[in-house]
Amino acid sequence: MDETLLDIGEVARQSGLAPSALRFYERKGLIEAVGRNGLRRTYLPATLERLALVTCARDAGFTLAEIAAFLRAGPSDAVLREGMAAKERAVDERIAQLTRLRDSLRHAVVCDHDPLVECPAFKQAIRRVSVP
Amino acid sequence: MDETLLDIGEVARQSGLAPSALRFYERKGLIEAVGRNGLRRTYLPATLERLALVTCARDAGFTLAEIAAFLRAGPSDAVLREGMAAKERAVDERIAQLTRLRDSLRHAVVCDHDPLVECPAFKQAIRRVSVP
DNA sequence: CTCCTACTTGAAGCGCGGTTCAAGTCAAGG
DNA sequence: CCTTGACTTGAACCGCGCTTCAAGTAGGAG
Repeated sequence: MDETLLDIGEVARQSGLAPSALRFYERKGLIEAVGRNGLRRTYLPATLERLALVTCARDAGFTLAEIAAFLRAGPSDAVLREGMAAKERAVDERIAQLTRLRDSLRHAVVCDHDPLVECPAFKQAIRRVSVP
Repeated sequence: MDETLLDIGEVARQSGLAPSALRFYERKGLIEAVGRNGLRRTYLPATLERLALVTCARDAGFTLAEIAAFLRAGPSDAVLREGMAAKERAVDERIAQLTRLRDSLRHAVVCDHDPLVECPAFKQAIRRVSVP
């Protein structure tokens, strides 16, 4: 066996993901095992990088299906870059929305109104969050 | 019947939420009907404001359970404001994370590397997203 | 050789945030 | 009166992102 191959337990430990999650990702087409050691899946070390990418994208709110599509976009980078540009715009919008929300919360924390829900500034701020 | 009361269909139309969602929210303790017109729930107009608040918080990534807890915190504003301050910090962190992600995507779109996944700057950027 | 351990599988289950369904009920209109 | 149409209910179902379970199996230790 190639010494550089990692079995599923090793990948689980190093990636911080559960083995069940790794198998789940495989079913979803996010990663692939290169072979087996007995029944145990073995992975290329590069899989760890791929998992970092997956985790990052997932944390960012991408669905696993979206991520799989990205990864499958394959070496034809044009599609990939186009998708990424679209996602950049989406993330930008999300940041703007969360920023408005944070500003509303910031006001809420220092606002004198009681009950807070009746504060005109708060009400207006809340409305701005979803409808900029 | 008080002319100012709205029945569920009216609230659904004005809030943009499905009647099923309104009933679901009621089970979760997010809203309350003040009475019935026949079988139809009737709501105070203030319910629309409350729903705007709920929608906003939900869009911001709060769970319905969290929102319900917030709303139940009741007139004792101290708890509410404390919770909001905590959420402001959480939202701020999320904004920072998304900002790092957007920067990675921004680089990815203009990066010359092929395959992109091998670009050192991209790899480093990806790592920074989840582990600032 | 046997035994232990760490994996393997498919299937079922969970929490979230709802929607959809079948069957029933009410108010208003003709 | 009876019909129509918008609601009512509880229960089932959905997609997501997994975890958990029971039953089975391979590799290595003794």
